[in-house]
Amino acid sequence: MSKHNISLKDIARKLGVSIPTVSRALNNKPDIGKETKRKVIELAKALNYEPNQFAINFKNQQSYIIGVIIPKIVHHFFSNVISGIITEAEKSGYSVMLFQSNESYESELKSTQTFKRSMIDGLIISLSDNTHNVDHLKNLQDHKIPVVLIDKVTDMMEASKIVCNDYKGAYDATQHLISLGKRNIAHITGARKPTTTKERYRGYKDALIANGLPVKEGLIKYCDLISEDKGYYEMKNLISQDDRPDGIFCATDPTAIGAINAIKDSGLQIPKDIAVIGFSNWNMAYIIDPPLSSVKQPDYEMGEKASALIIEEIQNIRNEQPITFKTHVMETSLIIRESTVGKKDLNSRDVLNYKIIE
Amino acid sequence: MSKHNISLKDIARKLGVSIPTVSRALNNKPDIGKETKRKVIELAKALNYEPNQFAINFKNQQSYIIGVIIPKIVHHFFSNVISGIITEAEKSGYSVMLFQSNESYESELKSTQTFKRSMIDGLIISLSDNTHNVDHLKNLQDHKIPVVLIDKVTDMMEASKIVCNDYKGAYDATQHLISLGKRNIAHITGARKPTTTKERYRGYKDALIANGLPVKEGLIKYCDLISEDKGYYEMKNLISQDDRPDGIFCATDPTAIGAINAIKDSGLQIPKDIAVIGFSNWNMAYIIDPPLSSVKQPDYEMGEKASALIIEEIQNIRNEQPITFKTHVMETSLIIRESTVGKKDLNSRDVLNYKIIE
DNA sequence: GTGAAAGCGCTAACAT
DNA sequence: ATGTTAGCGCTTTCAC
Repeated sequence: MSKHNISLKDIARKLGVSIPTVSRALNNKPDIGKETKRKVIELAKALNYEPNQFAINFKNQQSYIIGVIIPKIVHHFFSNVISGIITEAEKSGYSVMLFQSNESYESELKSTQTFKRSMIDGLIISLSDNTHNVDHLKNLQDHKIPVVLIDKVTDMMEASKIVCNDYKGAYDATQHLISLGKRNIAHITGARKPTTTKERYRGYKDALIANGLPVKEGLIKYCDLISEDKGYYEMKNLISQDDRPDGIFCATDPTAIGAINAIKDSGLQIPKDIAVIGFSNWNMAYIIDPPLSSVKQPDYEMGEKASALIIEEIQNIRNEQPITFKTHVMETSLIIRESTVGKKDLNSRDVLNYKIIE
Repeated sequence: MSKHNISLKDIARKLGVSIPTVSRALNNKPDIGKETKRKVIELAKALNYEPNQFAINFKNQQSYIIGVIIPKIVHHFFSNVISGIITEAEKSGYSVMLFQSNESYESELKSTQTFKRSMIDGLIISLSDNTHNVDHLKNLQDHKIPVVLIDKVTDMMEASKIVCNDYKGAYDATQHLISLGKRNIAHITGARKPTTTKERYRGYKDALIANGLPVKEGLIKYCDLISEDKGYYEMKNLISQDDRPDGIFCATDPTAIGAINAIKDSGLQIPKDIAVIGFSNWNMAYIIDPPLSSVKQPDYEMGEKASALIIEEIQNIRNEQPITFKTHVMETSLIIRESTVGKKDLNSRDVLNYKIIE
């Protein structure tokens, strides 16, 4: 309708004052006459004045935008992380720009470039499984754009990191199976590269060792692709082995669900013959029959924390304060359902029945 | 490391030429000496020059950012929509800024304000269930920021809209049950407000009518809250009624899953006694036992389309072209699993076994 | 308390 | 083919 958005200049002209005066009035600066201020504010409101943010961002060289790169949005863990990031960012007036790498290094790289166009103030990133080089991230740091790593982190660069205690989560899950009397516990891992996978594997192994149980190579299966199919397949293999396991800890819920189906199809009982526990507590975990015990990650909270951290670093940089990198390790909790303890140890049947052990 | 990012001015000075000359050289403009151009480009590369996007955006009054507001990120349908939006936007060099309304009108309103700070070029929005007023969106349009509505749309404003054919999807689902010989088909709806819910309800009703079946109020249950618990509860009610249904069409998968559990707990057979079909084909649909038949929405494609449309409108506005509003209706497909046809009509047991009917 | 002037980095129009 | 000028909208500095 109006030809152009109205600017300070318009207000100044109509009021017969100068542009800086209008600016001062509208920004609660000192050195402004009470009456002038009133008139300016009044007219601004009447004209529906809105400051041109392009100009302000340009002047401040600041966008109030946080960039986020994650491997996959359609993913229970990550969508919760994002949700936490956005909610926390909004509290401080920051907006979130989202990219997904689809586990591709090239795509991650490209996103980093595109970000430059929007001049993000900081970046939160969960590395793709195929990222073997982090120069693109160091480059951002060199340009005074702070980077916070979340979940899929790396030692190749110095930065603040948010991780959950994958090691302890895996240890607890394995210990849980052992406490139930299981002695021959198998493990299906995730993709080989990510530190998360390695930590879960380490937790599994250490729990066995701590309990004086042998670590058997034959009971450990590698699943680069995280899917029910792969879990089903590997579980079938395990069942057909001479040395059949009596319990299994899967590094992801989807593989655990595949494992459950394989066990059921083989005519074995869960958890009597083989107990199953997964990791991440996907929303499908309690849908499967029997409901799947799992390790819950503090996904949303990790996102919140990452947001708070990046904003802190952004502000420190602006104020020329030194920033110190911190690594935050957040704790998991054990969600116990029927796939490990059976119905007898839980209360009467309910759609959402489980015990939490922190 | 460097005191400041290097600018055209720096290059100009070092080369003893003027700033516009440098600009011309770097932007492939005509009217530039071949040799000068070479030297400029060379130095720019050597100095690692990167244009200041704040300045460019300021000059162009354009951000290359698309705003997206959806009710919930942690949601199978929406996370797929977002994924489609981002992928398509990236192709044209646009970035995506994401907000969630959590089904709150106030939150939606606030996001619209925050967007202004980042000066988005266009907005894609799926309305919250509680949005009863769209002045905030019309306001954007008045500021020449195009708005595209997706999935949760409204008649309160003129804009391009992307919806899926909820009516036909629901009709097909109901017809599917009827074709299986079911005659007393119940329906659990979603929240009352959204047009999507109403369309699904209408599809259900029309399918009954088209087949000469009565529409019975007693078989229709209203579920404002979409949850397994609510589905479980309403299904239990339906089962205890004198007029027990032999099939049920649920407007959402979570309620359908609750319904399945209720039927199983009542000792009835699925699909023999009661067949169940849901809507949206959540990832949990094939996990439940028996696997749930459902109506698949073209979620990712809807996102892609929305992105393409908003970019088209953004560009039309820039070029002072008139924009015409279009409504795109995208078709659903029927995913048939055991909850309606039983095992006999599907191939041998597989984790992911279903038939698709487009 | 207010105005004049300058500048953020870039590009477009005009002049040479 | 290159330089000069001007301006996008805002804020900051310095005079008065």
